[in-house]
Amino acid sequence: MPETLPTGAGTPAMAGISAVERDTGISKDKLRIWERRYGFPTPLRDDNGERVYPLAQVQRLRMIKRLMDAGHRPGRVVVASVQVLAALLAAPTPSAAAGLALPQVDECMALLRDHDVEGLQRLLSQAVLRMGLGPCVLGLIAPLTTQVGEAWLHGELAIFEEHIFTEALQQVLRQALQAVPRQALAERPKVLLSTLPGEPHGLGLLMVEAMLVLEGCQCLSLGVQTPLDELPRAAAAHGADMVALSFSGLLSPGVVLRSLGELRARLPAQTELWAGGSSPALQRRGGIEGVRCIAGLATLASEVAIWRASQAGSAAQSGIAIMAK
Amino acid sequence: MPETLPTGAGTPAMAGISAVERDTGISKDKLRIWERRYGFPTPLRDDNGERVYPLAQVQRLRMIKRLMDAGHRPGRVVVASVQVLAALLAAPTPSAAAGLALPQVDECMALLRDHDVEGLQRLLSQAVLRMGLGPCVLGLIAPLTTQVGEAWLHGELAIFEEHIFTEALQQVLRQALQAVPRQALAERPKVLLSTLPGEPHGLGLLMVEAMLVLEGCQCLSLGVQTPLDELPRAAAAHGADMVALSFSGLLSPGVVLRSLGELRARLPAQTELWAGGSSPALQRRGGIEGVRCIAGLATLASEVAIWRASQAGSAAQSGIAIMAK
DNA sequence: GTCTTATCTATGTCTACGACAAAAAACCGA
DNA sequence: TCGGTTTTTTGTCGTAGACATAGATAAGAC
Repeated sequence: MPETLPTGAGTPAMAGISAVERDTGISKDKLRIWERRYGFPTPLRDDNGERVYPLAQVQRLRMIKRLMDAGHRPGRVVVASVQVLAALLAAPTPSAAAGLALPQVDECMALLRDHDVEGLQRLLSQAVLRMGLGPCVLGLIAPLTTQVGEAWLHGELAIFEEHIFTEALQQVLRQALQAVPRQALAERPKVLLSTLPGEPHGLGLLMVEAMLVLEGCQCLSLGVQTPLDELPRAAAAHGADMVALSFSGLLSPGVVLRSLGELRARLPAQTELWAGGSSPALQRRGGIEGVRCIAGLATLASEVAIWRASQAGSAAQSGIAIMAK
Repeated sequence: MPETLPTGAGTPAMAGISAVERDTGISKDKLRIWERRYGFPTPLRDDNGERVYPLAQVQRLRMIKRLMDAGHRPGRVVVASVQVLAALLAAPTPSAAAGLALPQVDECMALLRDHDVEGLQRLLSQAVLRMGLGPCVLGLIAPLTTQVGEAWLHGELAIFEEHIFTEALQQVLRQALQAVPRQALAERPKVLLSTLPGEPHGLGLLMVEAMLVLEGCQCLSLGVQTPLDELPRAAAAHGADMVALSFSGLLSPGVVLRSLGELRARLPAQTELWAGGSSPALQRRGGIEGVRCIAGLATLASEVAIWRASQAGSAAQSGIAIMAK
């Protein structure tokens, strides 16, 4: 199974199906079935009859993947020519906050494009101090993250540049989080933060943690990709009042819904389950049974207030335990 | 494709092949071929003829996976009974630094087991300040990380506890890194840090960054899982003198070797390629063509010194450019 | 006109098992 | 004890059909 076939001239011009799966994020099964159904890709075969993809096709597959992540359907984009794909990618995204963004957002984008990591980090740190953590997350950091994602979609930003952005922002946010004064007796709710397996984006988690800590919540982040059945155990071990999960849209809506349902079933009834992020699965009308879908970072504060009110209420109702104390 | 079949009593007692792949990390292909070759697992079938795994088998598969990660071969462990598996898992790992570890290592392990996150973080922070960052990484943090890995292997630590450890340590290390005074004109070498796709462990990266920053190097971390072909571009964009990669042993040796070879071919000759970590692939005698394999964190300082000496030498040889300045 | 429900097509994943290459173990001569 | 060769083990890739679900379109009700 030759992963890649060096052509002698340095960079390989071909890639095996495994390498293509790794580089494009399209599963082997899909690559094969597309070939059968849509007539693309059209890999060559090596001596063993195994698929060998020319580099040009891999690049085209990467474009297809990006468009599919943006909501396009395979039947249309897989058969489309490179020109059409490029045109679709260049088409502007219906950005929610197109004109309303702070000027700092563009400044940060410029610094990122210029590979000025220190400048970027400095600007972000200063913004946190000047605006305050909460407003900075809502007004600068969240929109900036969105814009970086879009820039990547349009091919204006390389993956490594996105990685650098993630690192820089992570550093700034963690530092800010550390600096938030915590009362020795932190308030309720105690929140367990994580993402599900297959969801590698952790920036949302940090932003949520920032907003919650500002509300006086106790946060415990498990980082990304915690197995489903670990969450109830972790919640029990730490006496968490709620489990909060972040979704980026990378996970398919079906998986998201099923996972949330299963998790809800395994979690004790009094433990809340919150879900947030840009995944379309969360915007289902009617919501999800037993899961609180958070519309955006800005609503977190009021959601926490609602929870606290409900707790006060239920404590009054079943007040015997409290009163006995 | 029912992911899981709720039995009505809360937690599902069965899981589809997809769920098993997600929960155990064993690919669908392997699950099917093991069934054929070794007679295990023996899933039931649902109405559509699809495999449905009892929970007990999933747990047994998890044990098998852990043993395989620890170096056991499938032919032996897949056919072994649960009792044998448990015995193998309980068997002590030939730990390198069995008796030599600092007492703080055990303290940290105890705090982790007690779910005392704040205490763990406090102890680690204090250790950094008291011992100094370098000695603390070498003497406490690295051995502790190893021990956490082993504890997980033996089933003494849940995955979520390992996640909590990772988060706590990351916080401490990032804070310490931020605090290291950086000269306005940072010295060479400029180092690009990352891991390859499929390698999600980032703690090693942070430890390496700590050691390098203490030596006065400029470090730029891309975080984990940077695609192979992004690294040369990132190195060029930031004028990196070397690319340093961390390997945990999760990636198979073959993939590691091939990837390093390919990366070496794509990188300019004057850009060094360093590889470190616990992957067996790096301990190949004779080393890897054009790749500097770092034996351990402790040797990083001298490796940097060697590089600097070699740079001074080659600068003297082709000294015209320097002299002209 | 807008919302809901049903139908239909598009899409991904599952099934099976043979073939073979790469990795690891075993063997053997130095 | 080491280095090389042979044998066994093990994972991945190949084929193609079946089918369940997701999304889109069409028909109906308010």
